[in-house]
This record gives sequence, C-alpha cells and structure tokens, in this order.
Amino acid sequence: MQDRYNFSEIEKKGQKKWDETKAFKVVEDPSKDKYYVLEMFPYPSGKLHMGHVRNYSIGDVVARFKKMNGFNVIHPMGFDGFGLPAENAAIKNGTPPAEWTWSNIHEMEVQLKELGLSYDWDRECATCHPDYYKWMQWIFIQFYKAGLAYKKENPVNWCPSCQTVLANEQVVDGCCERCGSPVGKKNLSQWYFKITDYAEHLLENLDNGKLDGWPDKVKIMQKNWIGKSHGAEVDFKVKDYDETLTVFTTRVDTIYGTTFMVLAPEYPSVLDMVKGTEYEAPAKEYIDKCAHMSEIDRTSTTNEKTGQFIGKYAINPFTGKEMPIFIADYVLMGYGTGAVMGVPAHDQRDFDFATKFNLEIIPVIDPHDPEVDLNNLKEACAAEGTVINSGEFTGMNNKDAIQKIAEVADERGIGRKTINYRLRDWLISRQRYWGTPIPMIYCDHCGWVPEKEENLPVMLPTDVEFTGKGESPIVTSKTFVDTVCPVCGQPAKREVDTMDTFLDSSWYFLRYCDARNENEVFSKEKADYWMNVDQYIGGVEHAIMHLMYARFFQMALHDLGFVKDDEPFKNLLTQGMVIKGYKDAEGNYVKAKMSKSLGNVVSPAEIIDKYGADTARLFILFAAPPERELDWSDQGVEGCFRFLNRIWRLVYEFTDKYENCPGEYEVKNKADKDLNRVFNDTIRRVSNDIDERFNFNTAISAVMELVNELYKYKEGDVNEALFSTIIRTIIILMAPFVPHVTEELWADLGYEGSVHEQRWPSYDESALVKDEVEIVVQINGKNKEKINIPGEASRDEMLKIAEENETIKELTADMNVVKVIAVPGRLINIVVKG
RNA sequence: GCGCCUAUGGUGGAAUUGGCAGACACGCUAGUUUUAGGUACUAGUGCGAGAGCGUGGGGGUUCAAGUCCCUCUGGGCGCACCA
Repeated sequence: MQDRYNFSEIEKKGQKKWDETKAFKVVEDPSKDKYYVLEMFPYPSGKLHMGHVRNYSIGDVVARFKKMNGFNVIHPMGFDGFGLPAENAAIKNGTPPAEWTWSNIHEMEVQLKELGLSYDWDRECATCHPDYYKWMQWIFIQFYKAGLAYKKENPVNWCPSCQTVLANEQVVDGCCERCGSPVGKKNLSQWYFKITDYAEHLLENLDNGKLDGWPDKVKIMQKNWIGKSHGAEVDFKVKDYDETLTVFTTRVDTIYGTTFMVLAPEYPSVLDMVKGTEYEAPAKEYIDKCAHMSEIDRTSTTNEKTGQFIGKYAINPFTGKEMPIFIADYVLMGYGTGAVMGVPAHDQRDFDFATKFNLEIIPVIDPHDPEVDLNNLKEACAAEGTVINSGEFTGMNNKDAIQKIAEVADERGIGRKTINYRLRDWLISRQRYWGTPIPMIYCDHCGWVPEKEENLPVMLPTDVEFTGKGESPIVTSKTFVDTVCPVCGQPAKREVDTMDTFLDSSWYFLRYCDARNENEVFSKEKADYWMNVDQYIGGVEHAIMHLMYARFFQMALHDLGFVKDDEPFKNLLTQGMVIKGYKDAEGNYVKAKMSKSLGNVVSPAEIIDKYGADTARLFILFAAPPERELDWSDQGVEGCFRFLNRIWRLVYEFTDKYENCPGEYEVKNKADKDLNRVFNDTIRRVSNDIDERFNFNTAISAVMELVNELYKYKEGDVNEALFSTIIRTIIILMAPFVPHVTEELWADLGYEGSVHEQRWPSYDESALVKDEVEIVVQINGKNKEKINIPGEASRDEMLKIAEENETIKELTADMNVVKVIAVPGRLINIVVKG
C-alpha cells in the first residue's frame, strides 16, 4: 500500500476496472426487487458543469446504496442530443450539427466516466441517434392515430432570433426561454398535442397520493399552470345582428352588474360585425396594432387599458339591457371563450376599462363593509357579500347566487356551468433543422397522412445549408421534401418542421428499459419490470415543462396500452443550484449563480485535476443537503480532501501495525464499549440519512465523527479485531460517496472482489445502549444542573437521583414544587413557585 | 397583485417526534512535530468581564418552542390583464 493518497492513479484504475468488468450492467431479474434511479440527462454542450456533478453525484449515491442493499438497480445515462446550439454552431463555424453534437457527446461521456458514476453504459441513449428518433416518430404516429396530434392554424409565439415558434411554456416574461429575445405573434399552421385532454388527469394525480414522493412545490407549480377554474358560460345575443356571443365567467353572481362586453381583438366574428360600418376602419387598425405587439408589450403591467368600440350592442339575457361591445387586448383569445362580460363594480380590470371609457358602474354585491361606498366606488370590490340590484336573486348570499344563477341560465338555455383550464394544447412544431422530423406527409388527395411505420425513421437530410436566415434549413434539402403518398402513391410532400426537443425527453426513461430493441419502441415486459422510476433527480427548473410533458406522455402511452402505470416518476428530488460568492464592484460579498459573465465559475475538470473526483463528489454532497442551494467554497473542498487523507492514513497505519482480523470481536473494556456504541450508531445514522432522508451531508459527518473517535481510540490499547471491523465498515459506508478511494483501500486491506458488491452493513441495536446517560435538570425550564444516571433508569429512579443532587436540593429548598416533568434519557423539569 | 419557500455563530450547515441550540466542516487563535514552506497532530473558538443573553422583529400556546399558532420585515422562487 502506498503511503500517500494518490487519487489520480487510483481513480483511473477503478474506472478501468468497472469499465472492463461492466460492473454496473443490469438485466431484468424477477427474483429481485428492482430499483430505478434516474438523473435528468444532459444537453451535450460539451462540458459538464457543477450542476451536473451535483445531480449525478446524488443519483450515484442512491444507486450504489440501493445496490448494496440488494436491489436490482437500473441506473442509465444518455444525452438530449437535439437542439438549437448545434445549429448555431453550424451557422457560425460550418460544422454539421451531427458532427458537433456527437463530438460533444463523446467528450461528455469521458467526463462522466471520470466522475466514477455507476451507469450501465450499455443502455445509453442519444435522442439524436436515428435508432432513437425512429421510435420518437413511431410514438408521434401512435398519438396521431389516437387523435392526440393535430394541425391547426393559429397565432403562435414567434421568436424572431431563433426563427421558430415556441410553446406557451417556453415564453418567459414575454421573452424566449432560450435566447431571451422578445417574443412576437405570427399566424402559422402548426402541429399540436392535445395535452388539454389530460388536464383533469394530470391534475387529479397531483392530489390522489400517486405523487406523494414529489416536492409540494413542484406539484403546486403544475397545479397553477394547469389552472383549473370553475365558472359558467352565458350567451349574449347581439342587437340587430345574427350572432350569439358566449362569455366565460367565474362570477356569474355579478351578471346584473354587466355594463359592457369585451372581445379579444382576434375574436373571429369581429370583422364581420364591423363590416361596412364606420367602425370598420378603427377596429381593423386596433386589431392590427395588437397583432404586431410583442408578448412583452401586450402583457406589460402598466395597466393603462386600451380598446375600441365596434358599434354593436349585446343584450344581457337576464336584464334585457343593451350593452356596448368593445374589443380590447386585455381579453385573451386563448382563455375561456375570448369574450368577457364587463362588470366594473366587481372586477378591477373592468373597473379600469369602464373608467377610461366612461361606462356605467352598477354595484350588485354588498360586502357589508363600512369602508366601501357602493355608490361611489374608487376601485372594484371583489369581496363576498349579499346580492343586490339583481331581480329575483336579490338578497341571496353571492356564493349561493353563483350556483343558482348558473342553474337558472341552464334551465332557460342561455348558459351553463363549465370548467376552464389555463393549460393550452402543446405546440410541438419547430421550424428548425436539428430535431426529429415530424413523420407526416401532405398529399393533395389524401391530406395529411403519417409515413408508413416500416419506412421509419424519416432520416434528417444532410444536404442542407445553414445560413441562419429565412425558413428551416430543411427546405434547402433537395432530397427530403418530395416523396410519395403512403396511402395513394401519388407525389406528395413531407412536413419540413421538426419536433420540439421536449418530446424527445418525454419518454427516454422508457427507452432505457430496452434501449437496444430494434423491433419495438420497448418491450412491454421489460418496461413493466423496470418502471416506474423509483427516484428521479434533477433541477427544479424542469418543474413545469419537462415534468408535465413526461407525465402526459406516460398517461397517453398508458391509455394506448404500452405501459402499466399512468405516472412515470414515483419519487422526485429537485436539487438546488450550485452558487458561488464573489466580490462585486463595491467590494461586497454577493452570492450568485455560477456564470461566465461574473467570473465565478468553477469547472469540474479543474477540481478533479487538483483533488480528484472523489473529493469533488464528497464536497458537493457534504456542503449542503441536496434540495438546498450549494455555496461553493474552495476551502471546503480542501477540508473534504483532508478527510479522505485522514481515512487513508488510518488504513495505512493500521496495515502497518496491526493484524487484519475483521468479523467477530470481543468488547473488552469501557473504551471498546464506547467505541463500539459510536460505531453501531454510525451505521444506523448513515443508513437512515441516505435511505430515508437523502441527507448525505449528515451521513458524511457521522462517518467523520467515527473517524475522529478512531483517532482518539488508537492512542490507547487497540482491540485489533474491533478496530479492523470498524475500518472495514467505514470503507463500505463511504463507498457510495467516494467509490474510487474505497475500492482501492478495500483491495489494500486484502479483501477480495469489489467494495461495491458488498452487502450494506447492519448494526447491533443492543450496542447502542449507554451504561450511563447525562441528563439535564431544569427548574422552570432553565438548565440548572447535569447529572449522570444509569442508561436504563426508569422515570422514578431518575427523579430519585435528581432529588438527591446537592445543587438541586439547594435550589428547590424554599420552593413550592408544583409539578415535575421527567423525560427518560433526556431531562427533568421541576416547576416551582415562590 | 396572487401562490409557495426561506431566515440558526465570522462561514456552510446540524438539531429526524416540541425536550441540553450550534453536531460535522470551513475559518480563526495558540501550541507540538517535520520542513525551506505547505502538510500532520493537540487544545480553544455563539455573544457577554459577569449575573446572564442568544435561532430575522413583535405577540401567543406549553412545564418546555429553532421546531406549533398569529403578525410584521428581509431574501428567494413560481405565476401574472386567466374574466
């Protein structure tokens, strides 16, 4: 054994061994319980960052720990290979996206291996590989056949910089989620997935216990995103015009207070209604203005309302009252019906609009609040109360009125109760090259038809030009577009759009179950064995998009009979960000996300170089619990490196001085007994901390404490069998965290095989009992004295010892003892008076 | 604006069920050893001279509160003209 901890040599050796022996290859084994550990696969940018290291280190601990506990562990890794950066690289340097991506993937494979992660590399998938996207296309076709995919012309979010459309979820603060450019609107015919069909199912599973292993935060975010709201629709006839306008409202109790109606500028019949009237020109102008506004302008929070009267009046079906109809951009075509009844007295937006256009304000709910003057409202009053000015409903509680008015509307055929969702269908077409081609063909005779399944994959063409301008590069291909109709055999044209890359990542966990299957997307038998994912780990930034899309895929595939469960991920861990403090211009210490512009980036490669992968992993797991932010500290890293050296020296000294005799040992004296207790307690703590709490930081600190104890112990008489057993166990306990150094020490101690194939140790409950425990005696809750009592003393025995204590006697001498509380093994609290 | 999370020494954090606040680590101080130096080892380290005081501020429940309840403040995240 070397006297120095030579991490770089050891790590290379370990990785070589695991690679050659395929140490982490798994196959289905029905005799064993399976465990599926999954970390979100990376986009192959070419370089791992600390966030990856954290994500994958957490997963690796879980995978190795579960394996040592006898589970058949599947722990796969792959790459989310499609996406815009590859195309940008092509535009910039002329490197074909495939070449750029594959070279990055190979680089990252090396980096992942350098971290010593226990992946079954035989299951590796890259979404940009034809063997993968073939099945992506196959799934698309199944969805299409099931009516879950459709094409529709719609105004869509358009990113002028990426030259492509964006899903609703990909617009952040009115800007492109990827590049940050302001998003505009464009009318395009695009493919959609009917995720709204699953709105209720997606919502229901958030609450029915299936996702108990998910953080509440993520569930709440998804719930808000789906945005279910109960309300009613009411039909308004247009005066002197053959049209019925249906509004959606959650406050049908305020219908008697309606004084105007507002339609979204894109509302289909607006142009017909103004045709040939004096309102045609101004209405068109207003619509045009809205169409050219970017998302950011349109949703800007300067609440100045705009709108345009269209010269028509709607008739309130309850009151018969005629109300002017406006178009205004604060009404959204995509939510509800695109038509809103204006109730200025009880809705702030309507109030602002009415104030601006000088419209009538009729209060219809009395909140019984002395501070609200209903006849002179300064702002809308959204409070609950009694219904007034509302005909037959006057006097009702407004909550009851919501129900009653909807029922009456239904009876009279002028309305109905409905449910609305904020969630919209998923726009999946992208006008880009580097993605999965949508396997659809347009035939003049047959319309849109899917490519024949036996012709999959529809390969991405390589004869394309990357100019960064105009349409998708695919249209420059001379070989791609023209084809024949799979139905009638006539000349036809292929869809040139590719799929949103979020589709690729919505089912990769299923493909891992049977990654090399050439005949099926995956075998149902294998997927049924491995699924669902027992532990999924990744960044919280995927809380909505990726995690909801993946759930939708699983549900759809479940309904189509391909998978057994309707949820893919049983437990979810969202790890915190890795941040690093830096000095700002004024010299203040500021915490911030690692970023190039701030110059506070620490690269995994430099840490691995200097201290090794084991130290990097240990620090990242020790510095904070996984869900929290992790503040990078170079000194902290050094501390972890020191700890590994401390273990190394312990073993080195031991092999030099003592005999290696693990197994049965005899507890000979008090020092042995104390050490044995700490030892067994460490096994208990580490096991609990990993398994039940994922608190790796405290698991590691428990081992640190044991190591500190050993350092003290070895200064006295050493019980070689006990010492030997403890050293052996420490190596095993640390193996999931620092796989290389433990593997080396395992061999240095003369043990056979791999430390990673050892059974996780169990502890001896009886060894945990203390002969003597120190308890606190409090008087009126204040600590006054510490006394030692036998470990198994009963309540009464404990009280007796306390009563005999001189200090306590003195302190309670002239006092009237009201009550005594005794918690065995912890404390005594004497409550006194006077 | 609405919703959620969070606040503990000089720093990262610990305290699993309400029961000794500050485990473990970093940093710092002193010492020992070796050395050219780093390293390693030992001791100390919440504040306060002290009685005491201490988990963002204020209030409450309890024998007992970092932990439960109310309220305010700071920080973070999500959604945001969703009718």
